[in-house]
Amino acid sequence: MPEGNVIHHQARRLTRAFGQQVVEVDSPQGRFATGASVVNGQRFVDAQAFGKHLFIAFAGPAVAEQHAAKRRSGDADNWVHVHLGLFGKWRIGKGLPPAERGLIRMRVIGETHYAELRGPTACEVINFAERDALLARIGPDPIRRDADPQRAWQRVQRSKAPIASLLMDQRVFAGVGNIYRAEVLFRHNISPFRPGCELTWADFAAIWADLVDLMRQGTKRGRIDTVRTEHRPEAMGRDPRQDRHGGEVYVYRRAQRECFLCGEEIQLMDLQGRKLYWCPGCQVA
DNA sequence: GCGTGATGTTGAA
DNA sequence: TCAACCTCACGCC
Repeated sequence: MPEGNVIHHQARRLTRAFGQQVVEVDSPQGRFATGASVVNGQRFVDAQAFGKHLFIAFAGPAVAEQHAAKRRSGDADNWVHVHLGLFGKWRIGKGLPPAERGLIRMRVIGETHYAELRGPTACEVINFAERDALLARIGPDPIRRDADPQRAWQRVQRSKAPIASLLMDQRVFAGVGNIYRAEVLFRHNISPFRPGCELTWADFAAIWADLVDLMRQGTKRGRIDTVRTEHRPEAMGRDPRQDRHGGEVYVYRRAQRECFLCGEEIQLMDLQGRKLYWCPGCQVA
């Protein structure tokens, strides 16, 4: 159930575990058997995340011989594209994989580690053109150094859709999910219902910069914390065990509880099939 | 043990 | 707008 920070975190772990190794790939569950047979025995170059999409670059013998000196993602022959959807999970461990538990779509075995993938929405072998087409479909990802926020700003500025919808739209902001959208709007006192075209450049720039900070921090920690130091439980005298969902948050999954800052009741509604949380006291317009 | 819901996306109606 | 997909943890018997 990951937002972009988790995918980037996993990409780093996978690269650390398998980078540049010849690996064994199979599909115990069988649904990725054909794809697995394509990359089995190839070199796992690296894993990279773009928003919530993960691409594992594989290089076959031809590339290995021609470009022995070059060891970058661009040298790959093919990629395994993985999207976890709502339920997908990676398990990465040392040594040999345990006796199979549950349905494993894809399994990677390297020199020192193994990885098991369960329940992804997408797990497929794609070529350069298909990867390009996929990347063209998604917006800039605040976690990536090569992201161009102007692309997101152009869309926000021209849209009458509420900013809460735009933040979840992967064509606008890649990698943002339900927690970051709720929390970043709270942190900037912006109503989730304000149309994109009514955001100023300053509003947008502040949101973007904050997403960069929060999501990069979330990548390092592998979890989401959005509460500022001065509002943390220790600083405000709250019970630190209350209202936690992995990390510390202001509004996500806090419906009907009191806002830490203004005391109003956190609201919840369904917006396009996803739960939207906000504080009516702090996020007025 | 059972039912529910979850940090998501797609494609048909 | 809605159902379908896929898995697992958690709350409530």
